[in-house]
Amino acid sequence: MAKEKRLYHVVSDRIRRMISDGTYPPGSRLPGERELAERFDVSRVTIREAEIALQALGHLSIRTGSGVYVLDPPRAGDGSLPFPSVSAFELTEARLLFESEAAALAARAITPEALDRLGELVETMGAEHDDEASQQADREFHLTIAAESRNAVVQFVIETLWKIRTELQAVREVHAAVCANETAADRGAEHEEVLAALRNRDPLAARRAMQKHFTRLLTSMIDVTEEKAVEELRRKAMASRQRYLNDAAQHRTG
Amino acid sequence: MAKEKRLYHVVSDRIRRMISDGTYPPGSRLPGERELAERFDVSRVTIREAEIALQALGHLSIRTGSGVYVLDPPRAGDGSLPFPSVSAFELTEARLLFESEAAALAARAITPEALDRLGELVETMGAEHDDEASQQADREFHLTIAAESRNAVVQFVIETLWKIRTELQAVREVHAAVCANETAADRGAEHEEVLAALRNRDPLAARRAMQKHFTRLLTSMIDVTEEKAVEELRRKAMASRQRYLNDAAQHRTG
DNA sequence: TTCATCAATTGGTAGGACCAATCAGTTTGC
DNA sequence: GCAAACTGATTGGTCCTACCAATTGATGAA
Repeated sequence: MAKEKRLYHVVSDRIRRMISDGTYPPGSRLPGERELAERFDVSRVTIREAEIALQALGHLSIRTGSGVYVLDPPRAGDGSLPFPSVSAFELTEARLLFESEAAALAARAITPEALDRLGELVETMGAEHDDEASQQADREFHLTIAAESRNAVVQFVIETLWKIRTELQAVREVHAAVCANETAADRGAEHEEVLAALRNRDPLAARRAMQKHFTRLLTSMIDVTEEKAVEELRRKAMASRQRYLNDAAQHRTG
Repeated sequence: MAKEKRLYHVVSDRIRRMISDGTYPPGSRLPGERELAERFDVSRVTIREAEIALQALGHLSIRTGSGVYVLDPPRAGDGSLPFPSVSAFELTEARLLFESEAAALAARAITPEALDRLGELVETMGAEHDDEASQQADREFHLTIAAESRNAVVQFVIETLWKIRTELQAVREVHAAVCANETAADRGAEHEEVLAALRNRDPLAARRAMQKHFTRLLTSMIDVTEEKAVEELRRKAMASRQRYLNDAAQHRTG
């Protein structure tokens, strides 16, 4: 026979078999770790190790305080994204930091063509109330600036952040809520401010304008989000906002 | 933040990151369960659970009596790195921007433990002339600060930049040349300046110190690089440097 | 009924103990 | 001198026991 398998592998196989033979069909809850341990005559640790392995493979769902549940057979091509699990807040905070710097970089050498294009995009965003077109324009606006930073790494990072934004369900939801809540005038004014700074080739102003844009986004999120973690979120957001207001003040008085 | 994750998930993520950022490359053996437990300040059980999950996913190979080994990244369709082809200069410029912001973030809530660790690392870098140990310490220094930003996206981005650094041959060469050229005193002083700012919980000073560190790196690159694209490189570097000197001046006078 | 409260259940983590496989260095036997 | 056998330190594997934390459902008050 095959080489000696570790005990937790054996247990893992037994559980898997009981799932596939219908003893524990998808959706059902299997016995508690303590009971399984006794039934298989192994320690609870071993049961846990087996279940955790099966969870990693997508066969089980372990819920603290509730129990362990059998999932539907995992779909073939899973394609796990390499992105970390993040909150909408973290993502926006990161964009605040990075895109502001990109704007400052872009101001140093942005081309007239890019400036024209940005102008068109701002108009589109102001005119269209169609979510689809407006969001598309918003995206191109930010990515154009990223490209004009003339730094492939900066551009790559910012594009990656946008990719994360579209791939993470939770993040999309929050953003949709925020967009519904904000006035087109606000967005428009902020984008125009960024554009104006770029036209003037003023890195500091460009950074400041972009920071302002994202800072408002962050604060909007506080109003929109109404989950359990609000306190924590609000605390972080306010701290972050305050930090940037202070920075901006120092810039201005400088 | 996302929902509370179980500890073994956190550990699992940390290990996965250390693998992907090059701390433990494929084929290498990672520290024993007992050592990892102590290092992460969790129990051995938790380490085991995390490693077993990663084994199930095909990232690790656990061999009884021998150790735990990192496997080649499981082929997930693409295989090729999504990294853009970049120059050492671009990469360092991006790090200047992003890591400075991360340092500012970290200053707001860095833990005493992290501060202690950073202190040790600075000492290691000062003492060791061994390239291996010193570089390792350098990386951990920067990645620790990234982690202390308490923003998973920021952390993810900076880790990605380090990954790019180790994976791109050309970048590595330039860095090696720069390292050979610089005095240990310079590096040490700069790192200590960053650390001091973090200890004082001073975001602005932290950002400034980190900018100073990377700005020197950028200028060093100019001296070292003597290739065809020097003119362009020099022009960009000088512009970038000037920009940050101006910024710093404005900060100070603010 | 509705909602706050509490206690039992269930998973999560810690720490200590001991077993079993492995491996490097040493000793032994030829 | 060299290979086989031994030895001990190291590392993963398993168990136990105790306690923490999230969940759930029963209980009782409004």
